[in-house]
Amino acid sequence: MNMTIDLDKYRHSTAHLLADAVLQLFPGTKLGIGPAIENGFYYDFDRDVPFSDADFESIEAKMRDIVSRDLPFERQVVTREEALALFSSLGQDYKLDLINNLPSDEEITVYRHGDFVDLCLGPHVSSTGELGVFKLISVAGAYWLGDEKNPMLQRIYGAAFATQEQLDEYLKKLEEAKLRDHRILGKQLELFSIDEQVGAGLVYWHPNGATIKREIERFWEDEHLKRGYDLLSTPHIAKSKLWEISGHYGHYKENMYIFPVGNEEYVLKPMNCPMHLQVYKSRIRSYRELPIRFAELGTVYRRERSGTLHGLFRVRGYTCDDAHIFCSFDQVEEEIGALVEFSQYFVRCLGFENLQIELSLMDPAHPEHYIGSPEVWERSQATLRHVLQSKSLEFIEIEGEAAFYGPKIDFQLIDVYGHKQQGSTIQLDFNLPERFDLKYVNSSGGEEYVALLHNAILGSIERFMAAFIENYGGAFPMWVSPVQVALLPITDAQLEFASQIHEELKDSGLRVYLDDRNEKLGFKIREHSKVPYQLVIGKKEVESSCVSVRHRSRGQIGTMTSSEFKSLACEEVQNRVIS
RNA sequence: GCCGGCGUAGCUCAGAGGUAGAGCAGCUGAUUCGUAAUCAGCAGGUCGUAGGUUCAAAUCCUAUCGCCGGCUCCA
Repeated sequence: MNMTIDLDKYRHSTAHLLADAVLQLFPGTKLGIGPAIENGFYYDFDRDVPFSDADFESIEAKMRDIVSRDLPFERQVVTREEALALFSSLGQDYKLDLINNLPSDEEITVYRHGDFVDLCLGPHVSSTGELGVFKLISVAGAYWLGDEKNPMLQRIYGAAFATQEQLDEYLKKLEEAKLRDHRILGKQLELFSIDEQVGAGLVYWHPNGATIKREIERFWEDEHLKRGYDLLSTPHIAKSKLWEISGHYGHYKENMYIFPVGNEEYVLKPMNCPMHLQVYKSRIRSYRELPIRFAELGTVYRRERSGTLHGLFRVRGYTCDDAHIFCSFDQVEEEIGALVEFSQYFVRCLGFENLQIELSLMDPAHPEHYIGSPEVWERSQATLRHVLQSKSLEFIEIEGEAAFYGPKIDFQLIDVYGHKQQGSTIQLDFNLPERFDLKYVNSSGGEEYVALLHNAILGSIERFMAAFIENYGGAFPMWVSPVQVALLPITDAQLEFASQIHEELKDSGLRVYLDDRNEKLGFKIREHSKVPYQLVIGKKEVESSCVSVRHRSRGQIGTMTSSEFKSLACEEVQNRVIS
């Protein structure tokens, strides 16, 4: 028996329970759809009065009442006419809409329990008595059939599990996740702020957050230089002409910040690609130079819709870690292979082991949505697939997810909420080389179009840092920690010795904080509980010229000289240990 | 952009027509302390912003900005 399918059935049946309860309590409500989802279910309702959290109690009570009546679920096959008649008599317009959109040869089934009837494919549990482990979570707006031109319905989300323990565990996990929320930690640890006075979606990195960001960026630069990339630095604004050539002005205009300067019009860059292409184009390129690998930590600005902003995950100005590789077509496979290795290596070094790899392909039903010939697509997609297979990587293929300009490989990080977060992306581009006329001179002196690869390992440093902060719950790996070592003198009699150690450790490049406040040791330890190492300095330590080393998760490690500690700490930093 | 909820001290929140309150943080003082919260005192707010209703608005209404949960979007 497949547990996943079983649980889906359970959740879907619970959704029916919810709809039944709502109809009993609020007659006249129209039903949308109510599927099983990860961790539970939802059901969409059309009702004039908004549901409030206060309604949840009575709805849940009614649902439990239906459970206790142990009503059997009954499947019934009906003709299209019967179905239309049934739901039209019930005034369920959205169901009529669904029926009318079903393929003509589709068998139509309805499921009943008690007086409740719903258009539904099933399957369901056999009786409402089997249900009962659920909790309504939230209500939110959702467009009918996901189209913003359609009316907006009210969606009630619920959690449902096979056992009460699993439900409790899930609810507990939600609570715990709140404590790791990067927006909360960002404030507590003074990592960053977003000031409504100055603009939504614009991030201010405070000293602590800026330190983490700088360390990650240094690592990023080091690793790119090691792999034969040249680092660029390009302007933040450019005349509209550039964006007309790139095509952004036609397709992406509503997301761009555009402003007049004299008689000219400028654009704040939403992407770095055109800039990098300009550098490529600055002179004739020879096949001998290929592959050329350009990379930049470029700050870009995009006018994202107001409702989509979300902490650091979705902002309007961010650092894009952009790389572009210009190569010949027969170098593509090798370059892609290197990019896949690089991406995986990089995010693993930052503590992300759980990756989901997606290969995004064109939609074969709509070749007209894409540029480039079907043969080129076919060959490129096969190349990407072959790279992943040759590395024995598990991946899923998604048709229709490709960009219009080429197929891509995406790496999804899994965050503490279990949500996927976009990580690395590797994209083939059939569009820009032609638009920008990017060529090189081949070995026989002829001109050829260059192949263009886009690669972003982190995508957005800001977005990545949100996931990074949550992944570590604010207790960062030693090498990125804003404070790596906290010095905790027990009384002010040890201040002088502590200051000496402070200087000594600082000189070796460590980020050290001397807590010289007149507070008790326990208080200081608590305050620095996220700092990797806390050095306790009391009377005994001064007398023996030592420090008592305490690690934030391993507890007391022992007493050692400052130079012994220094080499231990520096080694951990140099090796970029991630624990 | 859309639906719903919410904006009160640096932070977390209480107050629900009668003139603003707690804890933590901060400051001052006392305490000199051995591995996750020492005690006391002081100070701190045009209640997001702008209008309106009212004798009186943090509280009711309107608009606006922002935040939260989703939807949509992410050439």
